[in-house]
Amino acid sequence: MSRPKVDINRIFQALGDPTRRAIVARLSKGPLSASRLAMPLGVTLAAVVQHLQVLEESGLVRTEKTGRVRTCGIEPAGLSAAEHWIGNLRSTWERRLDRLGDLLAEEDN
Amino acid sequence: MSRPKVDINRIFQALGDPTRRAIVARLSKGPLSASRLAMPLGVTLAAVVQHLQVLEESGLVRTEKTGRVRTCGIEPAGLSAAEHWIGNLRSTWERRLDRLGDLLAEEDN
DNA sequence: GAAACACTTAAGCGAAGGCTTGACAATCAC
DNA sequence: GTGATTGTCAAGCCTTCGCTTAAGTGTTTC
Repeated sequence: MSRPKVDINRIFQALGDPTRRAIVARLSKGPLSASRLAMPLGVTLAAVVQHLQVLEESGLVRTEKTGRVRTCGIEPAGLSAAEHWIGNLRSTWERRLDRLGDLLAEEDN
Repeated sequence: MSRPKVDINRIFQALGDPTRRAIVARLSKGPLSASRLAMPLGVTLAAVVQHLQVLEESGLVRTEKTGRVRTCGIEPAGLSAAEHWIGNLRSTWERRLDRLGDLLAEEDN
């Protein structure tokens, strides 16, 4: 299988950097090589490779090297994990609000 | 109105720190004072207050001081913003996959 | 084989981040 | 008022981060 590890801690840390979010955003539209990824970002290729390492370790991005070019793409499980973490939190919060609403309604008797 | 500003950049940066995510997670179950928030975290009250400042500036948390106690609670708009950012990305990616599927299906003639 | 290409690796730098301590303010309980 | 509680502010410390430069490695092109 070799499913990539998804690490919520690293995922949010990875998404905390604007350059890395830009990388993820561009990759969501289709896979790209590292150097193509670097072009519009205003940083060195070396910097991009460092970001890619962080993104890959977090489980947000998957890369594969064929020949001399490293192709990078989105790993959807990573985005799902982040989305779920936030979603769970929100639903907890909303459930709490509902209970509060019920309490207030009871007091209206 | 005075709706709190929601800043995607700051939101993800804020969620990148595990201590701050722990704070947000606990607040999702109900509001707490700063010192109560600090107790199980293994850090100083001063540190917690610094985290709260970051969280409030990002729009994830709202705090209010009455008397000598500062009460902190979730600002749901912040969580929504983060969730949507990720959700949009994922749907872009899935749409792309669909188009790819269509192309492959066409070639199957 | 030589040259261009697409990274990779290592070293280092400056800035930002997370934390602590310690001194200070404000409020509550008695 | 006294003392405890709750938080605020300012330094400072040490680490991590994002980035660059520079030198190397493997690939493709000619």
